[in-house]
Amino acid sequence: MASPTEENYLKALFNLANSQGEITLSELASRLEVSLPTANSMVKSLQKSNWLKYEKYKPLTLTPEGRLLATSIIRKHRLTEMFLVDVMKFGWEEVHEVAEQIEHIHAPKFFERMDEMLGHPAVDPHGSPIPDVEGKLEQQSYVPLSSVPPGQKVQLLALSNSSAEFLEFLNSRGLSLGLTLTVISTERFDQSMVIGYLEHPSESLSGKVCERLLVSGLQAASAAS
Amino acid sequence: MASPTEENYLKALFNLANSQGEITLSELASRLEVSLPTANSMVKSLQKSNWLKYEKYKPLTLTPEGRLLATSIIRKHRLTEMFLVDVMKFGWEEVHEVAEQIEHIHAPKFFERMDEMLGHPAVDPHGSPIPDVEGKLEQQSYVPLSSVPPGQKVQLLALSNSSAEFLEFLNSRGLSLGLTLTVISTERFDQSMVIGYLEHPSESLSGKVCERLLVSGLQAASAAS
DNA sequence: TTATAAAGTTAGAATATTCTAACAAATTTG
DNA sequence: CAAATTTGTTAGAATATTCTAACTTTATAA
Repeated sequence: MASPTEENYLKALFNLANSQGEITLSELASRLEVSLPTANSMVKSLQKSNWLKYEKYKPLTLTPEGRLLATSIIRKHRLTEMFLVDVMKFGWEEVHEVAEQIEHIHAPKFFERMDEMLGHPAVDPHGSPIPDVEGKLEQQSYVPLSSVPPGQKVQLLALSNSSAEFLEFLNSRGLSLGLTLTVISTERFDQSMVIGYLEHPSESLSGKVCERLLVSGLQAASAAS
Repeated sequence: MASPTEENYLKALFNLANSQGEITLSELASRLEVSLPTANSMVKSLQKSNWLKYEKYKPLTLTPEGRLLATSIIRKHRLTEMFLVDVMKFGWEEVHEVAEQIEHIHAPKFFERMDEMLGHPAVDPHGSPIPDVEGKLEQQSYVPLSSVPPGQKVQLLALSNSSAEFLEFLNSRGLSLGLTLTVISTERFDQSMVIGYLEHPSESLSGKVCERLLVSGLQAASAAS
């Protein structure tokens, strides 16, 4: 059985594989904030448990077993976040730290019960998809708000970054998932945008913020020329 | 900050102190199912953290800090059990294992929220008192059903043993906390008792079972002669 | 009250997770 | 392509938690 430490390595490995494709040791080490030798020795031991394929100086690949274990941790994490928000009335900016601990609890029924109580949610409070028990993860096709041209209406559906600071910023602007946003204008100079929603007819959001707001991507082809 | 292992030692130490008074190393070791040298070295390290007073060959004593830490773990454990039963609809025989893990989660708000959702319960699903945040524990004055004379009506309020097997046995007899039990007769031969309650006008329970059923102790003085 | 038993201690070792220092391989770049 | 940089590896050590074996102290009891 995997230790919490090993589970964290597998989770990091899975997330890196999903965003980078190839996983290098140094990416893994910096993601987990451990030294290279530490990551190196852990990688060797993960290989021994058949969760990881590894050859000297080669990129890392999760085995199917490793991937399933990783997604099961991510499933527990995201179900927990949803449970904390929906059932226990936590704010979406408060749940990450707790979920980071609870994801390592070994109690299938505990998480099944959460899932039932929540009505089998598809996404967590930040819009990230919850893997199913087989490890399948709904691929989302959202686009960053920053890529939406003026005049369009889109729905805010997920975030590409869910740090507490960012979430608190969104709270302060009354922004939450599900909102319909109207792009009023884009500032070519600094990529900031003016956005309208609810009681906010014209809120100015920096380029950095707009990149992290993922919205329904209904405008299919936009990269033609 | 205490590791889960240290927290388990403190919990065991607290429980032993409560039932035995004096705590010896070997009691601690056997309670935790570790070897004497293991307990010995851990005791030394708990002392370094000022949770325990320890002198060679002398009995062990928790410091006030150690006691507070121990009760905070027990509080988290019992709140969790109550939460699992009341909110998440687990059976009382299923909650111990999960609570044993969740008690080590560091997230004050998580447990405060449980406490609020449960309406600040005084006891866990097995009738054991939940310590308050200052570490105070309501002393209960229950008596074992085995000490109740025939003819009396008492209320089943707690259990002195909460193993899953015992709880499943109680389930099979329709016994649960809060029930009013009438002692119909006592068998001098084997200490078994015939008890009436609800739809069970005369259920025979072994001496072993009756010892573990704690009931309201309204008959003040019974050890006069 | 000495001998036996029980309880406690020390020493030494194993595993897991981490580190720094030193070195080697691979990649980038002028 | 050769030098510089980045990346990866090995060696050796530290801490936490556990063990067995050997020994000592304390308690029990004939």
